[in-house]
Amino acid sequence: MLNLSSSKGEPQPIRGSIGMSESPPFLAGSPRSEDSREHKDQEHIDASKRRWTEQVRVTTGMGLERPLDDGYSWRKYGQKDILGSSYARGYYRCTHRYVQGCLARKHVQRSDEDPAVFVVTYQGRHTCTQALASSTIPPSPSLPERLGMELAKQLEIHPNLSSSSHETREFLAEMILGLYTKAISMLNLSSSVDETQLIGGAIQMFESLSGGLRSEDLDRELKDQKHRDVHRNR
DNA sequence: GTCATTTGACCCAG
DNA sequence: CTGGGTCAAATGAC
Repeated sequence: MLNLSSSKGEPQPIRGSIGMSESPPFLAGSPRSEDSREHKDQEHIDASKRRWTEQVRVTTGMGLERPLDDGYSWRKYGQKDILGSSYARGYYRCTHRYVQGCLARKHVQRSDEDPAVFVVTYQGRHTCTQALASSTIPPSPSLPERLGMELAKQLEIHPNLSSSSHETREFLAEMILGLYTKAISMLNLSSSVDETQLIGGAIQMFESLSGGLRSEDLDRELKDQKHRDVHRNR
């Protein structure tokens, strides 16, 4: 999931470490609807000029991609061929510019080396009511997040089960969550799978592992494993 | 009708 | 001059 395109080529700007108090991406509304795209982390932030760029990868596979819906409504006002780039750059401004004086703008440039990646450069931040609305509505939790919530709930309800200690169950929960999270991200399951069923399956696995079998043995095994890990880390 | 996109013309910094 | 950014008329979608 991590930087695919940034590992090759261009020098990596230092991740914003200072002077980001005004950086819009964190405060601006986050996208809600989950479709076939995947956010990459910020690439570059120029706090003084209030410009920042973001890379968005479209993971549809074969399907033709429309450039990203980031939760705001934009209106295209221009397009330019850019020197040395095989894709044109599109220019957008906030739809509510003249109604509400919202000065947000962005341009979108499809990456040359990886056509599935769009480099979006934002300029100015939204002041329109849509921005306020979307920033107060928290984004719906992602699939891994919801799975984590469900597992935590199970832990709360039954701190221990069938002589399986709380510690063991906690460990199992973390492990299952980790596995599922990885699987979800690697296989891009979030859009194609029945999420309720997936979460249900994970809970069931969790319960049967922590409640079912020879939990005393499991407890002992985990304890031993922990000891070994501690020793390895020295 | 309204509102969005397309696209060549135009502006201007370097 | 060139290239990037914007404007605005024409066109399209609803």
